[in-house]
Amino acid sequence: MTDTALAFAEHDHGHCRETMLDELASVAKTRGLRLTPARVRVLELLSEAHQAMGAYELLDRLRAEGLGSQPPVIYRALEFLIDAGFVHKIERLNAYVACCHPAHWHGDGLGGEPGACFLICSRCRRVAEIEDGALAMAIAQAAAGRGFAMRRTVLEIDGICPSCRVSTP
Amino acid sequence: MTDTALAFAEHDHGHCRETMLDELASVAKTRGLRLTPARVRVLELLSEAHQAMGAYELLDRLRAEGLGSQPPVIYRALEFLIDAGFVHKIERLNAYVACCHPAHWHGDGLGGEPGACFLICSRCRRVAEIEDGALAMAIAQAAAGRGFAMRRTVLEIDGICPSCRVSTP
DNA sequence: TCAGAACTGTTACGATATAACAACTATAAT
DNA sequence: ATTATAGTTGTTATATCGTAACAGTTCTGA
Repeated sequence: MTDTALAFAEHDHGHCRETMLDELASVAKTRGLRLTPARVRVLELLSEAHQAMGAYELLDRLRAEGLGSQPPVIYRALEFLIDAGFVHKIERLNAYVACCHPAHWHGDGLGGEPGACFLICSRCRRVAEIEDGALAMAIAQAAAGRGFAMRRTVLEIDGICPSCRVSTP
Repeated sequence: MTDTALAFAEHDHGHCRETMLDELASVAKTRGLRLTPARVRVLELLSEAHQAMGAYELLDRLRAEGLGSQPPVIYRALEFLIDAGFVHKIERLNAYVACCHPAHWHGDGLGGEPGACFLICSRCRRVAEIEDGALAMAIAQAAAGRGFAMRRTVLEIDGICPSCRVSTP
């Protein structure tokens, strides 16, 4: 099953969550980062959702569980998870998603994940992160060919996902 | 001079503005849209800037000229100009830029400009809009190959522009 | 055991954006 | 000319998203 099909189809979110949390623990350990209840819980919520969630939506969940109640709580957790490569921000939506493959981490210590690309379904609101070598290459060349030193790219494609295309007019 | 070089180099902004306003007038005429002082002035400000400007920054200018003082004024003007194809929103910056070539308008009446791509210089804050067939193709194929019906794309590349690369360490 | 770094809790605020509604104005059809 | 309509304006109020700053706590390693 491809990355996209996986993201847009129903599947075992529990499994996603487990894998993700295992990886977070391992990355945190090797990189000397601290896991805290709020951080873990936010990643858990995002891993289960497979949708972009707003910061305040996440904060409401934390609040209900007694893990924090003020905005800085959620923004700090998100910043941590983004820096660690486990969460991406979807700029179009001012919302956040769990990264599908934090293991292939491409970080450079400078805050950039060069090639993340997202397909955003405007019907079901699910978000798929895809990896596409040809696309990454085309982007890199478009920048380099113009003498532009690329640092970070945002590629977000709005549209209708395969599941929604077959299930509705 | 290429699109990029033009956008990142110093040049005659007055000319940009004139051309832009002429095109706006002509498009408005053929499409039955109304030009109002605020709409024209916002496009003028953006055409002269060649930088992304925030909505409230633009609103401050309008206010100083007696063209409006409340947020809806600027958001309505921006919506009009975006729909007409003369302005783009840069999602990463929550800011707005004049479109470099509204003439090649690719509109479909459905609110989408399929292929806009922006190079954003984090040093000088200038924004260049580029057109790149290979890139547009790569994006279209990445989506289509996954059964995803693309509607609108956001491609924003952060980095350092050619001018800034030569002028600073 | 204690110095420094990382983290938490909180208040306050700033920045970005929209809903809703009454009043006005241009347009085009009668 | 007169009116119906769609488009536009002005305004108030509020929603949504995000950060600065600082005092206090906890963790970690020398």
